[in-house]
Amino acid sequence: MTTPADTSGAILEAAQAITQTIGYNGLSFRDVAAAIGIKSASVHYHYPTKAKLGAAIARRYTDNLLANLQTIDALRLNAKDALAAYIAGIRRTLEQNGRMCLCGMLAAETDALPDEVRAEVRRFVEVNVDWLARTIGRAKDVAEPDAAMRGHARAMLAALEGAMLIARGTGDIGSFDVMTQQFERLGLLRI
Amino acid sequence: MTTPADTSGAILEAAQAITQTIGYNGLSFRDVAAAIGIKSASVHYHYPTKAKLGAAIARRYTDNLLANLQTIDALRLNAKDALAAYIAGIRRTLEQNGRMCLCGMLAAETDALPDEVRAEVRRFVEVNVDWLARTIGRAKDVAEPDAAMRGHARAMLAALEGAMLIARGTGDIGSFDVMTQQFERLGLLRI
DNA sequence: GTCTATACGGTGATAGAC
DNA sequence: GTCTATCACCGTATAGAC
Repeated sequence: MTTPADTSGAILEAAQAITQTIGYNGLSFRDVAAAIGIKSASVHYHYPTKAKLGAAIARRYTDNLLANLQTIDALRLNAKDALAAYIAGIRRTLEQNGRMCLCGMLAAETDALPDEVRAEVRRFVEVNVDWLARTIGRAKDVAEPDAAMRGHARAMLAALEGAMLIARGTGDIGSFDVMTQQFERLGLLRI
Repeated sequence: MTTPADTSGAILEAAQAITQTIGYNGLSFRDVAAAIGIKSASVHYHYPTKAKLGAAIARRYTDNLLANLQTIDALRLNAKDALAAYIAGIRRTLEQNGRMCLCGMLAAETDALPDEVRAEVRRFVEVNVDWLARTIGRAKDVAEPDAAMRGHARAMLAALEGAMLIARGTGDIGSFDVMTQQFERLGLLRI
């Protein structure tokens, strides 16, 4: 949430906010420039093409997530509390500014994305599934999660992305919590 | 899957296909026209504005869903089999052409939609939740589903939309089945 | 109903001055 | 690094001929 001093950072911040709300197709150099008080030619100086800009925001998004996951791991919580912290992070994204998960948005638009950006979406999913599967494994005292745990992890991620989608799509952000509580009650988020 | 003889129908069919793959922001009069071999001015004759066109495809999509649900109900299946038929319908959408659920796509783009279209997205969610909640109620032999059943229904819909999103976003359509089987195993889809 | 023609703004991208 | 100016194109939308 700190304001970046450097222009490249400010560009990424603005471009990410736009993409999370209006999508990659709705992202424009002019709007990004206007948001931070420069001209679109200057944005092109830092990110020559839209594909590079899109890939850059997605890469940074996943890198930030990795940092957050490492922070959670460093707290040495039990698996259940670690999962709760993970979900709290997602809820923050949604509730603070009514934003969709960046990569959930990009996933919807997958057919409209340059390969560069699509690859970053896949990386995001991988990072989430890896961490969730390891956390599920931790709850069962196994070092290496098996295929079933990875399947469980993928289903968890899908359900949480879907809850964001429906919450935003119905204009009822608060229903995200109701849905995650349902997931919990039904055992999907129980590990 | 029948080819519509009338132009209005052909327009809706083409516009829907484009929106399900590239999104509302990626939908253009020119592309719709080109897909069915007419000019964009002719599309405007049938649907004067993009907002009207978008609302029309979403309304028709939900109407078609309602018809399908009535067909399922007419089969007098038990609740569990009815739910299986419902999920099979979703899988068909995804697997036949790699398309996202139309209203799931629109839900992601909600901030870019005209009010007219957004209202149709909400109606789609309502129709799904109503039917799912009634089906859950049927499994428990209650006439009117309560708030908890509606919550369960909403969570189901969210999870299925999320599974479509992740399956498409990772370029692995087949993983939709794996995820729904996980949902089933974990009890989310068990009624 | 469908066409041609056109208006007018938005879009990604580049050249070149400062 | 940032700007102005410019480009070619695509977008929605309309007027009017057939």
